[in-house]
Amino acid sequence: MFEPREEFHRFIKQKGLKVTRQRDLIVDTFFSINAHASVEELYDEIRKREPGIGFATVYRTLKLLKESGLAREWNFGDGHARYEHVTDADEHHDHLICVDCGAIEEFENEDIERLQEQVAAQHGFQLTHHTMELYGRCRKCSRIQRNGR
Amino acid sequence: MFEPREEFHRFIKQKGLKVTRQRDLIVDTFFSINAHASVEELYDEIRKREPGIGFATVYRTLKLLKESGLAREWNFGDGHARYEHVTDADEHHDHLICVDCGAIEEFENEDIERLQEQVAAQHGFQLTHHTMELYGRCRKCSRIQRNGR
DNA sequence: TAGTATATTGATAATCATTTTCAAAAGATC
DNA sequence: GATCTTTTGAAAATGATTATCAATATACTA
Repeated sequence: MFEPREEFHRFIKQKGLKVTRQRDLIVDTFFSINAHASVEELYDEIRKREPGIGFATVYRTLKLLKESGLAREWNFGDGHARYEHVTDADEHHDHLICVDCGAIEEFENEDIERLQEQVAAQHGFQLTHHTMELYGRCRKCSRIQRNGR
Repeated sequence: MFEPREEFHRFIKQKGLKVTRQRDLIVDTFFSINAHASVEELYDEIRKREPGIGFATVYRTLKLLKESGLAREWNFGDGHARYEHVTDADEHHDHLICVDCGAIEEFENEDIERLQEQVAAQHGFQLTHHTMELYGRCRKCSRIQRNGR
């Protein structure tokens, strides 16, 4: 089983930093909510559990989560960074994003990855990473649109 | 031949707006410099030609260029929007970006596009658009790295 | 081509997400 | 428990972009 809080403690101690009540709360909350939450969404949920927490602390802890490899940051163009849980160091995936409801789905496609490597090679690039976001209307929102609702 | 300034005038008039010296200068400069300039880069070049121009005017004109379809805005994750020339309404391409020198190259790949449609369909999405950025080291920067320079 | 209505400009203030600062409080080590 | 750091929360700062506003320029009309 994957224990984010323990992994985080390992990281924190290895860096000579301190385990705090606030950090634990933020990490626990982060992993308990939707995998692509914005800072605001995360902050709101955290305040429900403990109203006194400052948002600077949330930003600071998210930075540590990124550094530790437990979170990955994405920007899908709405000006709000979103953070995703990383539970397996090797996993890689891209995103489908609904332009109506904002739903985010993940996908992996080996063939596309291969073609991307090919394109890069043709241009003399050595790839380090990539982003691919497919925007459109999700199943639910297409249905609603079709039914005129 | 493609005449950006004329196209822009058509757009401006059709919207009941006014042709101005500043707008002309901005449009001309935009099309005379590199195809993925940031606002700052564009603004610097404009000020060389006419120092008095305010950056608000540059932002405003870029918005009009977008609306008119003559420019496309991209965000490659460095917090500076970049603007690309659109000279053909139908063209579509994605980007290769050098993580060392920032060089940006464009590419098109039909096979990837097809697979993206396929992925979307599998997830019940009707695609509207997408972004794909391949980050890596360009030919020149790979060479420099290999040679230890 | 002057008169007038309206849009535009440049300077500056405002936004908005995120970061930094700093004094008070808390965690770790002995 | 004493002490040395680190952390926290509040508030100010930042950096890119947008809005405000009074002065000016453009376009239309006569």
